[in-house]
Formats: sequence, structure tokens, C-alpha cells
Amino acid sequence: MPRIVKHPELRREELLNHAQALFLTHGYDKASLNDVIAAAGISKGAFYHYFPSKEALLEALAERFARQALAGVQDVLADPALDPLGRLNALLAKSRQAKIETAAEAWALFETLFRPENLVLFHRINLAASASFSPVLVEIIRQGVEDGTFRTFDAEGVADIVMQFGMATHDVIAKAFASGSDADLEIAIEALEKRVRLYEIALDRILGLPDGSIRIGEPGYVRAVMAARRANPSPSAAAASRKSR
Amino acid sequence: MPRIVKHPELRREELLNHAQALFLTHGYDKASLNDVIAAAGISKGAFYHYFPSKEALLEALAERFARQALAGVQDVLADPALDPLGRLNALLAKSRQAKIETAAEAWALFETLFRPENLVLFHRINLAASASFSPVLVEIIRQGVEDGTFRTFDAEGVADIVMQFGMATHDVIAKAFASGSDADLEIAIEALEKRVRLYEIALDRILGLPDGSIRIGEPGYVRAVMAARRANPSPSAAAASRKSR
DNA sequence: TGAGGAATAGACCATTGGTCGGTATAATAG
DNA sequence: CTATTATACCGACCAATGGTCTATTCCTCA
Repeated sequence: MPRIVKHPELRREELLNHAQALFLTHGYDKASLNDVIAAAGISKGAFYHYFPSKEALLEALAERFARQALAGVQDVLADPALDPLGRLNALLAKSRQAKIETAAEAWALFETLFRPENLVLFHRINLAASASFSPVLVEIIRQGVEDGTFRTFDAEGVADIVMQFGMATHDVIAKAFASGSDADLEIAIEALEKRVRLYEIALDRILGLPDGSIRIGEPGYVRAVMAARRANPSPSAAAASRKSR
Repeated sequence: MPRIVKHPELRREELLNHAQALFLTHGYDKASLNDVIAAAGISKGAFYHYFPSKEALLEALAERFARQALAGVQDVLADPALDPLGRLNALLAKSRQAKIETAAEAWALFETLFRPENLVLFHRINLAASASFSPVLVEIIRQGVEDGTFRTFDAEGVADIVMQFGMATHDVIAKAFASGSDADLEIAIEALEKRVRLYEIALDRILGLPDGSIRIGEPGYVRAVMAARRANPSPSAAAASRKSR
């Protein structure tokens, strides 16, 4: 086999890309290392030059996810015009929006992300994301408590709850995307909107705010995005769903 | 090898017991099928006579866990003297108590249950438990809404939140047990108590109850149980921690 | 008693994550 | 422009894993 040398950073990035595609479509356990290196077009030796184990590859992938997610909300965090409530709302709305758009972008991908075989990958991503986001949330809540907007005795605890809600939303979204018929989809979207409304009110009350203060994205936004995507599915999603084993 | 025939039900139960011990101590992935059948003293053929796969064994184990858990709260569910709030409180208290006592009973076991390698097992148990408990919770909440005790527009959603809180508590308990020094333990217990207080108030507010209505077990209970166990560790826990690989 | 199914044994298999000795290429020094 | 070293890469090899298969023994019941 001809020996192909690439810039290490590029090679590493490629490896992560192929691993991501395979892990997401087949699950971390089912996607074998040989699959990954075959897709990336490298040898065993080359792989183990970059990562000490398959596990480490997963870890690196999760970290990259988390890094990207955090980068996506950096503007909200930096905006000096926002007060704590506004910042929290903007953060929630943005992460929800990102979630839905990612889902719409990679439809078939998301359909599988929540299947049991993807539990490990999913959990690792969430772990990494939590590690990144928790301090940020805590800081926002602390500030809100300080200036009297929020009323709670446990900022870390509330931050955890917020992230729990975020993760749970994932599940509901997954159900929406997993639904077969359009009628099912409609029901699932309805359930998602209802759940989000519940989370909004729950957060309002946990933070001691008047009902309606927390607003996680526009109602109806999900339906609009998904309807648009259904009508005009992305090519990547179609490709992913085609290559079944 | 001499051929030993046992009553199928007994054999199955034995298999589950040995699998449980091995999965909990070493994790689902790391505990190999050969380990399990060696511990159970049977052959490959015998194993596959009972379970179609290692996965199925895990599934059966999770189901047994969930069944036992549900059986443990049956009296609370059946008690006609309890109103919805009382029933919910009793349920929460009991499940918390069971959690802590299980943890104390199988100390070393719990220390490992929340390690990453046990994620799969843990998730399966929770999945099965959720499936059992969710309808029960929904029913209690519905009744509470009906008689005016609770105020919420989404009983299923609130039930989900309650179970999310339960699962999150797991994590905090795990941290408590994972702590090395006694000082660390003290801090972790403090954090646990704080978190439980937060969940209580959060549930109060989500359900539209006056603060202090929901009471998940006695404060200080955790510390008492754990102190007692630390002083007098159970033999099974000691054995489990001894047999490292 | 004997036939047939349930229960058990263990050799065997493909695949998996991981190791290892070696080779080509890039970077650096002389 | 070499010589040397470090890095990137290759692929044969390995033990262990989950799973299959055939053969045997045991129990049941007609």
C-alpha cells in the first residue's frame, strides 16, 4: 500500500470526522476500529499513533462537540447589554435553536443518535458539554441572584437542573424525529412544545421569577423548521440513511 | 466435566445473580461472558440455552431490578389512607431510603456503579425502572390535580421531572460514596442534602404547592446511615472491593 | 421402556481492540 | 548537500470476546 503522509492536524481531524460519521450511524460499540481506519484510509499503526485507544477517540470526539457548542454561544456570553435573565433566555433559546437546526440538518443522523447503541457516545458528549456549560450557567445565575432578579439558594443545583432539562429535551426531540408518519410527527412536535412550556414555567418558579419570564425559543419555531426540512431534506441526511449495513 | 442439571428457574436466577455481581463490580463491558459462565459454573451452551445474547442477559437483569423496586413500594401505592401529596411524599421518601440503604449495603458495589464503565447497566436499569414507575407517578399526579392539591397542566411532564430528579440524586449519592477521605465524604453528604432540599422546593413550586410540602426523607438520615456503615462495613462490600483484577 | 425434548458440555469460529517491529518521509543539524 | 533523528505510517500478529454448532446426558411422560 502506498504510504500517504498528511499534516498531523489534518489527519487527526479527518479521523475524528470519519469516527463521528460511523459512531453516529452505527453506534460506538458497533462501529469497529477497523471500520474507522478503513473509512479514514489509514493503517492500525497510524491510528494508534494518534489515539491510545478507541475510548480515547470517543473522548476526543466528545470534547470537540462540546468545544463547538460552547463556541456557538460565545456572543451571548460576551454581550454586555444583557442582564442575567436576558442572558439566560438568550442562552436557552440559542442552544435550543442549535439543537433543532442540527437535528434538521442531519435528520437521519439524529434519528439514530438516541438509539440505545448510541448511549455511550451521547453520554460522553453530554458529559463534556456539561463540563463546559455548567460554570457559565452558574455564573449567570449567581449574577442574577446578586442583583435580585433570581431567588435561589443553590446556583449549582439550579444550573444542573437547567442542563437536565436540556438533556431531556433531546429525548423529546428524538421522539419527534423518530416518528414515522406525518401524523405521528405532528403529535410529537405538539408534545415537544408542551414539554418546553413546562420547563419554562418550572424554571420560572425554581428561580423565583414571575411565570412567563423564561422563554426558551419561539413557540411554533420547531414546526416551521421541521416542515421546511421535510419538504427539502438535506443531501447528507439522505446519504446517511441510505448506507445501512 | 460432570454434568449438573438444575431446575431451569433456579439456574436462571443463579445466572442473573452472578451476572449482577460481575456487572456491578467490573462493569457490563469488562465483565466477559466467560467470566459469567465460569462464576455460574456452567458451559457456553447452557448459557445460550437461557439467554440469546449477553445483551439479553443485561436486559433481564434490568427488568428484575425494576420489578423488585416496584414491589418495594407496593404498600405505599395500595395504602387507601394516603392523599395524593402524602402518597407522593411516601413514594419519594421510600425510594430515596431504598437507594441509600442499597448503597450502604453494597458500598464497594455502589462505588463502581456510577463509574463510566457501568453506564450501560445503569441506563438499562433506569429505563426499566422508568417504564414501571412513570405510569404510577402520572396517576398520583393526576389524582392530585383532580382534587385540587396539585396545580399543573402536564402530569406526564412533571412525572418525568420527578424521575429526572431521582436519577440526578443517584449521581450525587455516587459522588458521596466515591469520596476518599472522611472530610470529602462530609462535604459530599452536605452537597447531597442541599441538592435534595433544592429538589423538594423545585417540586413544590412546579406542582403549585406551598414551600415545604414535598419532603423527600428526613434531613440527616443519609449521614446517620453512612456513618453506621462506615463504622461497620458489610462483608459483601469488603469482599467486592478485595477482588480487584 | 423408550422416545423425544430440554438441559448441558465444550470445541470451534470470525471479529475485535490492541501490540509490535519495521519502513518511509519530513525536519534538523553538520 | 548529506547525515541523523524524530515523526508519521504500515500491516502482520495476538489474545480475548461474543456467539455458533454438534454431540451428549438427563428428565418426562406416554
